[in-house]
Amino acid sequence: MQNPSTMDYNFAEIEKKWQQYWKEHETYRVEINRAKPKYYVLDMFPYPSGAGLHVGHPLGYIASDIYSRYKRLKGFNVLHPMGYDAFGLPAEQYAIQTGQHPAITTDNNIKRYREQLDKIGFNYDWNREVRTCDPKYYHWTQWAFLKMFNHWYNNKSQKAEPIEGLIAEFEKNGNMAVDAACSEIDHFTAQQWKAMSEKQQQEVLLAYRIAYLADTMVNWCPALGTVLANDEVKEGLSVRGGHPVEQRKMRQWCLRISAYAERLLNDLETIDWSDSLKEIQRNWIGRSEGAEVTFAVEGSDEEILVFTTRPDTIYGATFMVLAPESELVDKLTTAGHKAEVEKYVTATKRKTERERQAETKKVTGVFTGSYAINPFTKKRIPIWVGEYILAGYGTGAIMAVPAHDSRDFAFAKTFGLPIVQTVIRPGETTSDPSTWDESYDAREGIVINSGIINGLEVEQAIKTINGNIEQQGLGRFKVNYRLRDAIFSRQRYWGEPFPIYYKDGMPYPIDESKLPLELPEVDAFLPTEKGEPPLGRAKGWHTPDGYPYEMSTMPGFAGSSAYYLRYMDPHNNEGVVSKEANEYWENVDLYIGGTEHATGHLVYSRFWNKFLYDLGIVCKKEPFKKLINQGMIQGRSNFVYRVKGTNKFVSHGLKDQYDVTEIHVDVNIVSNDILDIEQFRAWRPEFANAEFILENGKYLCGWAVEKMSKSMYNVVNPDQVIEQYGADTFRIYEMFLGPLELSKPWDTHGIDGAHKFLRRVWRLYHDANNNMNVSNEPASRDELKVIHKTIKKVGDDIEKFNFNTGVSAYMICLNELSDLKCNKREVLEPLAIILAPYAPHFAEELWHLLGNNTSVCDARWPEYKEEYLVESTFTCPVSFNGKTRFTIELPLNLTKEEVEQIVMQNEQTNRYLNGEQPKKIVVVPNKIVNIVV
RNA sequence: GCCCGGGUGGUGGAACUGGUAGACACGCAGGACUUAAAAUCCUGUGGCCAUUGAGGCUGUGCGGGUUCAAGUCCCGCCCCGGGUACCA
Repeated sequence: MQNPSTMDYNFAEIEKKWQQYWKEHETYRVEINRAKPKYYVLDMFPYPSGAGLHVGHPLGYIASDIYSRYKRLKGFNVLHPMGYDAFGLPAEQYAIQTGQHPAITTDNNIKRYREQLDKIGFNYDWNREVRTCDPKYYHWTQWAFLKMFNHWYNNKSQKAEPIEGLIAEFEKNGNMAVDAACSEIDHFTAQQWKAMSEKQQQEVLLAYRIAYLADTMVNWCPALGTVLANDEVKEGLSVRGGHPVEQRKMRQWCLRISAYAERLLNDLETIDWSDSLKEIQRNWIGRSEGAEVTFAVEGSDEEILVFTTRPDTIYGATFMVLAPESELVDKLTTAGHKAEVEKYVTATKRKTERERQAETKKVTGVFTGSYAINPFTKKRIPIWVGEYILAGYGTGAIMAVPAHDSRDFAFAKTFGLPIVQTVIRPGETTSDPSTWDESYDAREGIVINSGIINGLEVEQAIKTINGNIEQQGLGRFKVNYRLRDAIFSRQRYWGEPFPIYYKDGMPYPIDESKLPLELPEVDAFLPTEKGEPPLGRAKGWHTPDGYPYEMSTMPGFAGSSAYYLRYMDPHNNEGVVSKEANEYWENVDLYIGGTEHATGHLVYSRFWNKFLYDLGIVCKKEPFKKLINQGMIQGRSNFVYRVKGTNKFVSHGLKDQYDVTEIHVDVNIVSNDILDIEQFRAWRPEFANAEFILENGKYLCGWAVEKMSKSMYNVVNPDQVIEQYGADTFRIYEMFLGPLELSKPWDTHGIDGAHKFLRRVWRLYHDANNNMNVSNEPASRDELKVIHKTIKKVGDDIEKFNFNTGVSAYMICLNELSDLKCNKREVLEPLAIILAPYAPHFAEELWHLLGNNTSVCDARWPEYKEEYLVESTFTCPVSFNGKTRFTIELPLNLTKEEVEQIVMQNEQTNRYLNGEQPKKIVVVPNKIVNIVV
């Protein structure tokens, strides 16, 4: 469609003009200004993907832009910055495929993003831009890591403290009196500490550091010689190439985020986030109270330590289950069961943790041949291995109580293991558990078959048995968290290098003054032949005196964990943020971003902030005071189906005849669900020789509505939309689509309405020849009522983040002013101001046409006057048995009796009563009348 | 599987703490203007039945319940989306 409106509202010219003006006048530059209250509005910064900005990104950005502009009009000094989360896997993948350096790709992508962002007319202070891949920025990411390396978490003071203090304590008293969040470590005395070699001492300290090394499980792909993200693995095969993937142990950097579990949990109470998001975080942190209990193994010195939240059911523990990764599996498997157990363990290695948990319907497991002794019943109970037990949670082993745990119940049923009831539902009697269809998991009832705790209520029984467990020395009360330490190493190139070198196999920090440690050049972005990460290829990757640097790099969340601090003081080379800047801007007042970050970024950032708080670097305990989750603009994805183990792809209608893997395909090479085969072959090198099984000569793709994301290959860009309709229309349309928090699939239909709206507003200010035509006559009462009603509604809606109904309010305002043929300055001037947050270019143009010569951004939000809004009557619905039949106009503020009298005298009432007496009349003043017949 | 959201006309959605379901738009249909088209403006538009005296029934994913009154609250399901610890 050729733009039809160039004759009147010429958005292309207007938007270009004002974007230029804002740039020249540095309209959006912001500095510390103690004369005004501060307000910090932050967007989750984007990863600059090769696909460019898609229509989903700006949804939140537009909302925050509107909010920032509104706050500024209300007199706040608003910090509203933007930057780029620029390290990441896609740029590296692209580098592997093309040899193009990720820094170049990333830089190009950023340029593209910036152009796209600029076209939308955001009010960012670009002087404060940050990029996580910029050495000047990652200097402070590395710096924070060094601080974590050089601190330990003191459980007594509940904060991070310098490692020097810990060393001093070791020298004085050993570690006996230290209560730290730390890895497993034996007790030692001061003498023993002093007798240790440096290496041994470093090994001990490592167990205490907040950034520490530990063995963790990774997805290892032998064929690619690299570790894969869960995202890159599907059904045990690599998405790239379809090679087998197995679980393997690897020494990795970890952050002791679990030390902060309690604080992360408790401080949720202090922040203004949605209940659902807080709930997600609570579940993620997963605090549970229970007992750690040791079970002896028959004929062995080994013991099995389990964590249970239901120690009251211990008499019903009829078997034990070990995680397949547990070190005890090898030790406890008897010769006769070795082959079977090994086979089982190998098979589970092929599955990701998620797959293991998802497949709870298929119960699998294997007997080790060994028996443990239930410390209370003294019975020998078999020890099994089962993939539903995860090594990373609790102790990696459980006591199974099939009568009162549904997963244990399914396991027992499958393998014919005994089930003993130890709790009866309130008011019921015992029954034979072998006849049950499901276990009784609730923590409610009376304990039976349980020796010393018989007859007690569950909660009482837990207290009693815990006491007994501690008395007998079998274990102790324990608070357990599901939250695991963050694995912080990636065997990748495109990330922050660790400021660490190795001496005698032990990690040492490089000096803070040597930061940043810049990412070196490599000849290829692949692992080395030996299977080392890409940095293994870098020449001279060692300290000046020859000690090798760490070869892993940091993960994506490293750079995004504290970027909100850096915006406060982005050019500071002395520290991450100055005291002055931090004390003025404090923390983020409003943070807008997607829920998909609920358990990743939003947990890491809170942790990072708390750590810096402990060090006295930041003044607030929480980084983000208020958080709004924008819903996703969803995309419509397409799929192709690869026959497993081949490079052959089968059309959607025929896929059920084959064993296939579903793979996302770029929607831009699919039209009407038909795949462009040539473009597909060119899309990625591994598809160059792809073969196809077609139906009716075509390859039909499957489809689904999913989030719009680079990994789903379903991205739609805003550029064409802006080209055709302008940024202001785009902004209004995105807001008009629906509530900010909800997801909705992208559909360009309907944007005409938003565009037409702006054109019609334009015509309020202009005559038929497109000349400005605004009257200085005083406005009528009706006109004033319309504008004041709108000022109030739009303002309220912005404050409540109801941007969609805000747009409706403008449209209603327009319809009413059009009906009144209003062109009064008294109405149109405030209208221009209140439109400015949503349609800044449009409003700026009108504002200047009205004769103002400063930016509309510096205007004041108009005050609405209640006096114009007062209504004297109310249209009262009259309903019979809850069904509305008619309405009557009533004066406001009548008493119930008066209303009832008027309604009962109304002739329509008689018609519906049909001569009968009403049973009851409900009058809710100024709301409704309901007559029951 | 588990955790968190969501489900209202042909479509996006509105409905404040239970009180007129479908605001505002898109689309569609009819009309005005025009040589014609675009643009613009006007009228209608949940479904079914009835009809020019009008109206009636039904309707917010499904099945129950509470209430004078339920899209909204409670119980039990179904479907869709997000997260599930190396996508960001």
